[in-house]
Amino acid sequence: MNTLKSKIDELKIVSHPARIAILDELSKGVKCVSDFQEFLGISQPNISQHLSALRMAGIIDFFVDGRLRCYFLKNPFVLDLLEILKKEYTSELPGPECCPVTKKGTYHGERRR
Amino acid sequence: MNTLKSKIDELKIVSHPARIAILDELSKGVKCVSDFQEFLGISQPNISQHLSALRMAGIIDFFVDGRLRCYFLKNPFVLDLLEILKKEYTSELPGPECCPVTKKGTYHGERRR
DNA sequence: CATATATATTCAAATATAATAATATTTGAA
DNA sequence: TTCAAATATTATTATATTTGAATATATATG
Repeated sequence: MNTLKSKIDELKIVSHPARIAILDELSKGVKCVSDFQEFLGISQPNISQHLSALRMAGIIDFFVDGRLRCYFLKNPFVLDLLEILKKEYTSELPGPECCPVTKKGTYHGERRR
Repeated sequence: MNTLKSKIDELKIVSHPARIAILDELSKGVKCVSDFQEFLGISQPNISQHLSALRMAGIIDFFVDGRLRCYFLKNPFVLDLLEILKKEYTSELPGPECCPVTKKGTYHGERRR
């Protein structure tokens, strides 16, 4: 699926520091579970749990190589997401310039915070 | 802050259908709470809760206009996020082309699923 | 076959999140 | 000063998520 809803579901699953770290590594190439152990500071079962969740969500998949499982990134949306996660944002968006205009906006009070 | 960690925190807060709908509306302009009530199918207190969470996270803010609260988008990262949420992704990423190469990859078994 | 390695699964505890219902606050208008 | 509109807050309940511990599975190697 490529719907907004499915992307939001993926976002939710991905919104976790360890999972982002896993996906960022996978964006550079294939990795097996013990590769992740080296730089994620979490237990092997926990890594497997994260990998399993990401796979259930259709975000990653793996090939079997002997007793290794070689994981790779499957979902292109995640690549774009990783990119904006690394982007620098230097300033906030400009607030509304003049008095807010909303449907029910018939009040003319001071514009305060 | 503009760190990876802070963006992941923001992602987590934003990963909810109602919140994405709110933010998408705000990306078009200022809106007050009752504007949201028209198109989100959720209760007013629940909308307030979502708005409050988004504000606590520094993603939105508001101006007061009479008895309205006119919310606006503050966080530029969210704009980029909304953009990729709308983007069409037509195919999966290409899997690894040849035998996986991982640090511990000393096995030469069949490459199976 | 026995063993060790690589990885997965299951379960329970701790914690976090979301929705609802009830109530409160703020403010403009009469 | 009272009332109603717009919005927020709180408590409660239901549910989901995360982690750790223990255990299981699969496979390569001797």
